[in-house]
Amino acid sequence: MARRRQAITIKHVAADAGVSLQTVSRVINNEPNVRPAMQERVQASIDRLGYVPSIAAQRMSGSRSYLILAINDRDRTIADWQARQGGDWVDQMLLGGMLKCAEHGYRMIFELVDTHSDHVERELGAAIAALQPDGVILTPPHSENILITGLLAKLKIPFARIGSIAAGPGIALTMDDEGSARIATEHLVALGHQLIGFIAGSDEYSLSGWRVEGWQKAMADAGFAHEGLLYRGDFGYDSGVAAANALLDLKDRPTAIIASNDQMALALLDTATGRGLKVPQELSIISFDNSPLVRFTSPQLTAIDQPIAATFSKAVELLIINGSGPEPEQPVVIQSSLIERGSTAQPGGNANR
Amino acid sequence: MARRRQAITIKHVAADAGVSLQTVSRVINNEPNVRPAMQERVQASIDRLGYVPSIAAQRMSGSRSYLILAINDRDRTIADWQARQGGDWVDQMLLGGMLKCAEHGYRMIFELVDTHSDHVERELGAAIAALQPDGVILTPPHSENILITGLLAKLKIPFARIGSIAAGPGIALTMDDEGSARIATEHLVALGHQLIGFIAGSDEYSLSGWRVEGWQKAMADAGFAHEGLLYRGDFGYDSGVAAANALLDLKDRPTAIIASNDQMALALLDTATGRGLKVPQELSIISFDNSPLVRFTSPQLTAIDQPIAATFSKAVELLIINGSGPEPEQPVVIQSSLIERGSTAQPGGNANR
DNA sequence: TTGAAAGCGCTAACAT
DNA sequence: ATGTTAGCGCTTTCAA
Repeated sequence: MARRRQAITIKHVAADAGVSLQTVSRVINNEPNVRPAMQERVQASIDRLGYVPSIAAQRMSGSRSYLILAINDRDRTIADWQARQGGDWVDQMLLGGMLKCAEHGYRMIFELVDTHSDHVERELGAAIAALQPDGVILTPPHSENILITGLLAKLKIPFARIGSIAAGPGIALTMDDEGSARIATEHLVALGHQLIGFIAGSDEYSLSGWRVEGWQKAMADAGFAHEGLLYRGDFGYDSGVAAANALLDLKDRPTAIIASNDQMALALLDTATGRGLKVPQELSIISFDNSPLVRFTSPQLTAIDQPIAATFSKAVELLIINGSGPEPEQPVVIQSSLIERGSTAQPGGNANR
Repeated sequence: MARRRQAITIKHVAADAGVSLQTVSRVINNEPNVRPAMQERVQASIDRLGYVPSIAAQRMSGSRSYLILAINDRDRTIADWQARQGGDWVDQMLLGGMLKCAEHGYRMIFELVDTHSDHVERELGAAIAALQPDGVILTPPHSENILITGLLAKLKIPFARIGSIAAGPGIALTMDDEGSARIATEHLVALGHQLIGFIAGSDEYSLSGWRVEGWQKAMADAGFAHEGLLYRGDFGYDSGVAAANALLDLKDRPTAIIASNDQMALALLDTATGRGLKVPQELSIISFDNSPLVRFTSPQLTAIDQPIAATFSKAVELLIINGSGPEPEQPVVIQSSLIERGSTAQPGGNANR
């Protein structure tokens, strides 16, 4: 490996501008106590020489690393990538996170960490020791893993927990899971549905529970029973099929079903169609996530859009702006929305769109 | 920002093991001239303390950064992410690149760089100065941008050019575009098609041209004319519709059409279906990319699978193993394959699957 | 085979 | 408002 040195360093700039290193450093970091004339002269040298500070050196000298680390569960992420099933969670997180980082001169680094491993701490610790990020963004199920949040708190690294509302260290952010399920349910109620089934996601994610609660409360508010209308899947297609069959086998078959993610909604659609049920005429479906695949089904699925990009954008912003300052007391809620498409209609009736 | 120092440094390890810093360094880097007993003792301390070297410090002292930088065209990538159309190029590149990096103790950093900007060099130069990667992976259209390849060569940073076969600095890798188009064409010929149309991609990518050549040569080899059967799109849906209409309006309408990517194939399918043509009975379609969406169309699309993950994996491997050693003389070819699904059949005949 | 010294590029702390 | 000094954690000389 060729020993490669920085081409243009702060020394070159200092020499070129005829000032001390420190002054250049002050200009780079927009620090006070630099006269405008001086600042201009140094900036001119910087521009002329095309100087860019080395983040390694910056980090070394005890300043920031300008790195935000976003971590996902390894197994699940790799499985999703390999399955190529049309989900775009990672893309949306990069979209929201990278762009916001860039606005602030930061970079976002994406890493995979194994949740189930007994050495999560070692694995995450290694990433942190190696990269020394200024902030970390956790996604489910990491965001509720005490080994992880505890380590981060101990290391005093600011971090965001996406999909978590628990109190404790770190900035909690949610996409309003309970409210979203409520909105979906209310939409169906407004269409005239009374028997509204629900396919829940894996217990490993507490957002699964929040979605169930939103549905249950909305049902209760509308004066309908929800007992016996809940089946649990694991976010995978097969579990969706099982849940769909269970719900469609009920003596009082639901006229509408909400699925906790797109894969299970797709499974539901396939299962219903396979049984000869017409969607949405005989069964309305609302899905969660709004990943690309929902626009390729027939009919296209009405879905709760999970604002993943907006949530990461917000997380980055809070991490950078707020730094290691006081964390928000309450979870930050990013509003989601219902996207109406062709899979919802009045019970036994016409498509509503 | 709290001044955060490395928790465990090489000093702690040295003290713990009762040796010099240098000896610890030698162990970390697997250098020779360390007695097994010594190596074991030091390794024991490392493990016990949970020591992980800081890449910032490693980079500072002139060694590697253990970072591989992969860059994509900014505008196109963001547009794809926002459109949420079911492509998974980025996911596949992360899958192949990140996992291979991890195998070697490296990390892959993904960045967006604007091709069309007049300051590509500044933008890329900044990323390189800031991160000091040990290698860079270029994707189209960056991989053929002389401003970029020239800069990298000048900086003596090893780099890979994906989707490029030109001679010159950097390791060239392709997914066998010409061969893939040939395979697709031959598959249709074998089914009995003679009038096989082709929808090309944007001229900005030379792989568009290679695909056209593969089709033309295969047609010539089979003894069929290709004149008048070629229309050019820009890889977008709308351009696919235009090309599809042009081809389907021909007096001698093709019985099969190959589209240079999934979006255009989808446009073709929609257009054909809209005209009342039955796919595959009246029109066979083969698509390029094999992104998730091809399994959500009806019928599912027969497609050339682009081995994106495998290509990135190979690029990373060559970059890390080979380092700044001699580059391969010939472009590295990663074999692609035809995935048969429901959109191809004998002309006027039955589905072949 | 091991250790000591010097320095990478930058910033914090302390002058001036 | 600007400059000087010391040191971050590591690796590369060079010495023993």
